This record gives sequence, structure tokens and C-alpha cells, in this order.
Amino acid sequence: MTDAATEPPTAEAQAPQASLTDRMLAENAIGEVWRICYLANLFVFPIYARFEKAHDILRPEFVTLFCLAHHQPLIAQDIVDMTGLPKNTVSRGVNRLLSRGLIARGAHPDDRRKACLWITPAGRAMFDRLMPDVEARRAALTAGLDEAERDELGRLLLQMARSAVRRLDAGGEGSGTY
Amino acid sequence: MTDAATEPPTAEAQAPQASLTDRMLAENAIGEVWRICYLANLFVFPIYARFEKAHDILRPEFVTLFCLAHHQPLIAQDIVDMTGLPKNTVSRGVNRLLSRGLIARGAHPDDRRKACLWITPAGRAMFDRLMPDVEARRAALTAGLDEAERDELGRLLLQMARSAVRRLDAGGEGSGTY
DNA sequence: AACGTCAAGTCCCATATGGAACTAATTGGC
DNA sequence: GCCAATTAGTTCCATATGGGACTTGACGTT
Repeated sequence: MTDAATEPPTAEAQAPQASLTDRMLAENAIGEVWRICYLANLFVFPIYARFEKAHDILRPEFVTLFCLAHHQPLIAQDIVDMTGLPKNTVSRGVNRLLSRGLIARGAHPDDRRKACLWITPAGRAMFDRLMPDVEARRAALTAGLDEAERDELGRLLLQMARSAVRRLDAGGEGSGTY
Repeated sequence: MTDAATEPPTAEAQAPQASLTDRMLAENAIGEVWRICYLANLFVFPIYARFEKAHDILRPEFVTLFCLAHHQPLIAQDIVDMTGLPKNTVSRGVNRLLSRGLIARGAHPDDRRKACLWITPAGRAMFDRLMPDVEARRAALTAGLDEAERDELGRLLLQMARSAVRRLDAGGEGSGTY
């Protein structure tokens, strides 16, 4: 299976102290962005793996539940806007949640295309069963920062997010994976 | 199609000023984490959509190219560690890059299971063609912060990432989507 | 030097995912 | 008051993705 091999260039002696992961976090061409993506993935993936295995709740479903837990009646499009998920993905998630009775759907007062969504008690119960895991992870994630640093980070992230939504094609070509 | 409808609870009058997206960013049960995920997705998805359409480069392939552009000879497992992508995904990406001559593979000096990877000139050229887009987006993302804030944010993110890697099951159940 | 254990990579397969086309309902222009 | 343009939501379909089993090679133990 030996491939034709030119030869490895220079093979810069790998500093044995710092892991490659750490070196990548510390510096590369897109600094903060790499860190943000890294953290997001580190945080989010194991959680969804567990939620799927333990509760048959997929990403779009958890996100939908999460949104509805925070803002009561929403339409599907609201969830699309808030999360950046594609609308068919949200649609599917909503329907699965409906079929399990975790959310409910009702007619929208002034537009018959729209459908109001809200959480049922069963949905709330599921949400409450899910959140401790998320919360524990959030705590672990931010454990390396003290109170003041955490505040400052939160502030900077919010500021960046707000300006970024405007600048980057927010929603335009969106689609996300939370 | 009208579903059985209980009735929308309370329907708390939506503040018309702030968008739902903004309100979600500003406060919810997992503060910073939501913002981080939101930003990561906002940043990353449109880029990959374009790369795929324009260059037939998929996420794992770009990430691999990116890693190799920064640290010369790596083995596939290094990329797995650095990115959190599952190893079969990396394997596939590496093979596609190989087949297009964007990276090269050679025997590892002291372990025949491992395979050294490095970028070819063609790979570097592709990388150079890709990066301006990424860089432009990074600039847009951080445009809302001044120099000092950007530094501070970078510092806090790095600190958090470093401590988080240790605390969260880093790599353990990993798997990521950059 | 034969053994079980473990690591690097690959392969197979089921499925979650998102693009695009579609339907239904609303809105605005003239 | 009708028709074009737009929005909400669903359906269809091709595929990127990740879990798990598998192969090959290394390594420590006795």
C-alpha cells in the first residue's frame, strides 16, 4: 500500500511539550475563529450524541425545544431565524416533536400560513431532564475563567455576535448545526 | 391540516424592537455557549457551502488542508486530535485530497501503521485560493471590536479552550464539524 | 518468540441533513 | 378586484457523515 513518496519536507522538530491541538489553538491564520469553532464543537457534539442515544432527541429537536422553552409561542420560521438551521430541517424536527407530544401546534390568529408552536408539559419535562447535562457542561467549559473574566467574555461575544449578524450574510445562506 | 389545538399560553406581547435572534443571543439558560455556537455556525456554514460548490472541497478536506498548511508533516491521527473530527471522516478526506494531488503521503520512519502527510504545491495553491474568503469573513466577524477588545477576546477564548480541553471529555467522544 | 492488547487507518452501512422544487396563503400594485 | 411576487411550511432526493467492525502493525509481558 506504500504510496509514491517524494519526501517529507524539513520535518521541523516537533516541540514535545505543547500538543498539536494546543499549538493550533494558540496560533494560526484565523485566530479567534478557530478557537470559537473548536469550543463550539467540543461542547456540542458529545451532548447530542448522548441525547440521541438516551432520548431519541436529535439536534434540531433539542434546539427547537430550547427556543420554545425560552420564548413561548413561536412559528417555525422564528426558529429558523434564531438558529440558522435550514427550514426543512426545522420542519422535520417540529413534526417529530409534535408526534411525540412534546410540543403543540395551533392556528395563527392572523395568517393561515403560519402555525403557532408551544411546549406541552411533557415537552417541558423532557427539557428539564435534558438541561442539567447541558448546564454541567457549560460550567465545565467556563471553569477556567473567574467571574470577571466570564462577564467580560460574555460581553465581547455578544457585541461581536450583534455586529456580525449585520455584517455577515446572516440568514442569507445560513444553515447551522448547534 | 389544522391540528388539534389547545390554546397558546399567555402569548407574552413580543417586544417589537429587538429581534428574537437578538433576544436569544442576549439571554438564555446557557449564555456564552449559545453565542459561541451561534458565531461558529454563522461563520462556518456559508464558507463550506461555497467551497463545496466552487472547488468541490468538503469540510473535512478544508480542515485537513488547513492543518497541514500550518504544521508540516502530520499523520491522520494528528488531524483527528486537532479537529475532533471522527477518524473515518478524516480518512475519507485525506484520500480525496490525495486523489486530487493536493496532499501527498509517505511512509512513517518508525511506525509502519502511520503515514506522513504533507501539502503539495498544488495543495498550497488551492489553500491560498481558499483563504482570502475565510480571512475576509474573519475580518467581518470581528469588525465590531476594536483592537484591544479583539486581543482580550482572543486571550479569554484561548484560556477557556485550554482549560476546557482538559475538563470536557476532549477527544473522548469527540467528533466535530468545523 | 509467542501472546494479548492497543493504535492507525480503512470499509461498510444506516441515517441525519440540506438543496431544490412544490403547495398554500398573503400582500402589494395598478 | 385581479395577478405577480413573496412567505410559511412540506416533500423528495442525493449525499455527507459518523458508528462499528475490521485489518494490519507495534509493543510489552512472560
